[in-house]
Amino acid sequence: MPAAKDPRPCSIADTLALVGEKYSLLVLREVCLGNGRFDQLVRNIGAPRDVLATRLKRLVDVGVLEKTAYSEKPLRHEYRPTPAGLDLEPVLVTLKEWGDRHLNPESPPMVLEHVCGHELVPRVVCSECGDEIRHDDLTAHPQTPGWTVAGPAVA
Amino acid sequence: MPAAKDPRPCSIADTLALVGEKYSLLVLREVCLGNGRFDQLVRNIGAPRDVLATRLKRLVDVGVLEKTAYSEKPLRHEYRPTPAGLDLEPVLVTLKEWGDRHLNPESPPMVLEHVCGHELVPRVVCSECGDEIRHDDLTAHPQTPGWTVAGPAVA
DNA sequence: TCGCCTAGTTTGTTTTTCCAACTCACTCGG
DNA sequence: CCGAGTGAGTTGGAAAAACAAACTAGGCGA
Repeated sequence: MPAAKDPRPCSIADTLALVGEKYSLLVLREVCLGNGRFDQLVRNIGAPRDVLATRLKRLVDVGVLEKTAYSEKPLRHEYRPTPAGLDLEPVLVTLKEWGDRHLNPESPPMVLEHVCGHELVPRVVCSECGDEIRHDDLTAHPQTPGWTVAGPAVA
Repeated sequence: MPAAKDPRPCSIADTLALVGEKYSLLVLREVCLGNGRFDQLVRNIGAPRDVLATRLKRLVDVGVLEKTAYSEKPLRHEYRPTPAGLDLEPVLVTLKEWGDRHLNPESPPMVLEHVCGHELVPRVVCSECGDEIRHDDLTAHPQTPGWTVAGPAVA
């Protein structure tokens, strides 16, 4: 039997196990902005250099970043997002949106311009009906025997 | 003058400062699922009890959770999401989507059913044009003097 | 009264973080 | 050729968190 103390199987937990450590998502932010060099990351994120080195190794290992040479001759590297890393941009964008709304309501520290010409205000919608998702519109169905949920809800 | 070592001002960083610590988003997941009692949280998340107690205090302080009595007479409490907490569901949903795609591609550990009758597959779109956001469709404009970005990008 | 439940708190140990300083390979100016 | 500078990290030691297990405290129910 599965030891009674295992946590709930969950893709959110699985994802956070890869990119949920302190600074990891900020690394991804900078790398998506095009600032993939070690010293840029140190400055722009404000993380200790050793921690950053550890995070970068991990992010490369799990496949969201890759390390590429931008110069031979002094051999120098930079980090870039892989396709899987770019797939995390929606997470960054939704985190940004929440912070813009709840923490910096007067003026966002960064504006994203969408190719359509407008300032990006992201919405998370159901791909089937296109409606914006709302808590009460969701019902959760755990797929693992032994696990239930209490109310209607997300996650 | 602002000490030259401050990190980039950023709503993503601000948001993660509130809910980015280990277990915080998992607490929110459980609470959104309706499992707001302390011992449920311990079991479903697998966090040490003292850490969980610390996180819960913090999440209440920053206003994403509230502690309410579900019974007088044995006085007992449970945690519930505030409106600001529910606003974080898009973050949970996008994290889940990434994990379902990249880590559990054969079968998600949890299925969310949308009120429209379909299994929820969330998309992050531009509220203006409705197009799904793609990295190359974004241009970042920092609003703080002294900060730039390198390439076109997100965050 | 004994034992059990919920909701934590305490204690002592193991990991991480953090910071500053240091390394190493290479280039450039004089 | 020498010394300074840059990029990309390592290293060492102190401080802070995380961890696991045991313990507390109020109320119940039998």
